[in-house]
Amino acid sequence: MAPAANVTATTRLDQQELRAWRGLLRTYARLTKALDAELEAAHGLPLTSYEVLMFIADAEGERMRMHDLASSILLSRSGLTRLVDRLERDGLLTRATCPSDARGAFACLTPKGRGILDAARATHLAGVRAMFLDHFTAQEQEQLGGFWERVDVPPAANGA
Amino acid sequence: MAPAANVTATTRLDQQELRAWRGLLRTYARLTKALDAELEAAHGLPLTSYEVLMFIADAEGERMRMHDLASSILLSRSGLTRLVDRLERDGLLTRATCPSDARGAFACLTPKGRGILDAARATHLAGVRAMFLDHFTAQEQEQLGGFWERVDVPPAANGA
DNA sequence: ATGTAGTGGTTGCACGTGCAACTATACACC
DNA sequence: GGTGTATAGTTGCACGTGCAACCACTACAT
Repeated sequence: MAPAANVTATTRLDQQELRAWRGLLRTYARLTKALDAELEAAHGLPLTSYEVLMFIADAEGERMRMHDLASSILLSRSGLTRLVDRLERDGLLTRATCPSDARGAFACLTPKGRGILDAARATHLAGVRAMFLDHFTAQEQEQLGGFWERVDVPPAANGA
Repeated sequence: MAPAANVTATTRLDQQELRAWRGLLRTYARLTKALDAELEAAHGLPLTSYEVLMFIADAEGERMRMHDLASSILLSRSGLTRLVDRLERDGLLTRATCPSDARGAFACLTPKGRGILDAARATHLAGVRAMFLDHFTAQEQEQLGGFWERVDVPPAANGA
């Protein structure tokens, strides 16, 4: 059990660890808040709603299953249900039953939803670039992508 | 109005931009959720509560003003009020009025709070290392820190 | 001293989210 | 065909958070 005198592993983060870690937290918090506010101000669309519309728009036939949608935007199923409720109420998408699986439901983009999304997408992408991507060279972006991939591996296959 | 044929700037993110950006979102979401669950399971302490205790513990006299605390953990003042309410109710910290400014309140760590924090800190730091920091070399951590610094500049001084 | 503006902190309220329980359908096995 | 288990999605409920309004106090002007 007792690790072989590896003291550092159980101690405070050193300066560089701290910068790498808290920087991530800080950056995420600031960016998402700013982008959300921007989107809300320009199109009355919260960031999560935007994400739903975007994933649907980029899917085959401009429609997606609830389950896939939930995992795409990292939201619980119940959370997605309410979110889709709101978007349906606002006429940005509709629900449709799945012919091959009567349990399932599709969320389908409406023309109105598409219109709003197209406008919002321009705003959002400009924001993402201005606040984040433009701070990096193409090579650095590539590198960042690699970093995330390393971290994102599920906690399996850690050994050899 | 019409921008000078700079098409890319208003178009979808390309592959590498996408990986750099969505990777950040994904990594943050997964990490904080996992770390929060871990902390809650091991010590019954949500991540935000942990952050409060940690900042206080590292401050002079193990106490901090509400305002500073709020901005440290990136929470609204009202949010912090309720959070401190909970921590006070659980006996992990107490409020004390500020002698030099009767408006202000200090949040002060209790011995119990210190005990829980010490235990939680070990868990949390191990988690942060295992899930994040250990995926990077010291040099890469340094580089990440630099990346965050670039992004974190407030939206001023953009020109020369 | 008195008034006025500004700051620190708390409260009322509404919103978005997750968990657990529930319904309805699909699929496997006998 | 009938039973049991898993999956898709929705609903009840409670929780954490932000915004705006509010109170208490400070700082500064007159």
